[in-house]
Amino acid sequence: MHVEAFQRNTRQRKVIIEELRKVDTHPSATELYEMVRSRLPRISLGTVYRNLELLAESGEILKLESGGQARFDGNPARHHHVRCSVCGRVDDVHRSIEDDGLDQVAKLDGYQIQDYRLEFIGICPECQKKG
Amino acid sequence: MHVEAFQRNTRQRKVIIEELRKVDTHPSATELYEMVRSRLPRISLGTVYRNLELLAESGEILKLESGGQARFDGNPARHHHVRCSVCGRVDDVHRSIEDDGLDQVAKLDGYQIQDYRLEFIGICPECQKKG
DNA sequence: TTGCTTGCAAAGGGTTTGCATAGGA
DNA sequence: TCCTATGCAAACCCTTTGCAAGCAA
Repeated sequence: MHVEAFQRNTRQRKVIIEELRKVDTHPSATELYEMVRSRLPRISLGTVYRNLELLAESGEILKLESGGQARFDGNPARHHHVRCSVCGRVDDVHRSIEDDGLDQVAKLDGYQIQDYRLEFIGICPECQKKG
Repeated sequence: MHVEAFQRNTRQRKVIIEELRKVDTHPSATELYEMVRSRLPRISLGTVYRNLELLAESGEILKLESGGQARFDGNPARHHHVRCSVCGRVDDVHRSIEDDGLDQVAKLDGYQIQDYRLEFIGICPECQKKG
């Protein structure tokens, strides 16, 4: 994948990404910090934040920003998410909307679906002009 | 619409929703605070936050939470958004995915589309059990 | 008059950042 | 050795909250 952002492979970054890929719970930075600390007790929260930012930029992980604090997903392949409006947990949705249609996807996994949010990310006309 | 959350109709709330409905720029709480202040110079930022929260809960406005700070949308009807990855502006997408398909919708409005995020909101199996 | 809502200011929580040191290449 | 990445702690920013006063009903 894209690794241009990194000039050195540090032990911290290696452990951060390993721990993130072990789970499918979409941990927050603080949660991941605790997970990593069991292997690197002297790591700092700042280092976790810095690496998560770089990893997300380079496309190795996903940063999920809806709902207050950011959560991270070790699986960068396109897939969607369901967030529980009560407890805040985030689960994966592996079906594709293109194949199954929104209605079918929405009914999956035992969730009682209330709504969905679709957001495109791109470059607006003005920013395209500016280069 | 739903107004159960409100017990009194205050001048502050009235002006907040009026100012929000005047624009389609999805202002943040602070931006909206400045807009409202031109009409109510003594309003506090806390009041703006409190009312935006209530208005979003009652369904009168939309709270957009992706990308750091929250932005607000005075149009509560279902529609989607495009966010510029360079300048951060958020525009509306009024076409429906069901009618036009993801690919067509993504090409609209002059944006150079890089990606999209789809998130469902619902109640997870565990929280359903707990009532 | 009643008690919800406001203004004010302080506190809170997540995230970012400056700086000296450590350590990868 | 050279210079990026780290650890630490302070700073930041957005948002929430406690409390006394204000005001809608």
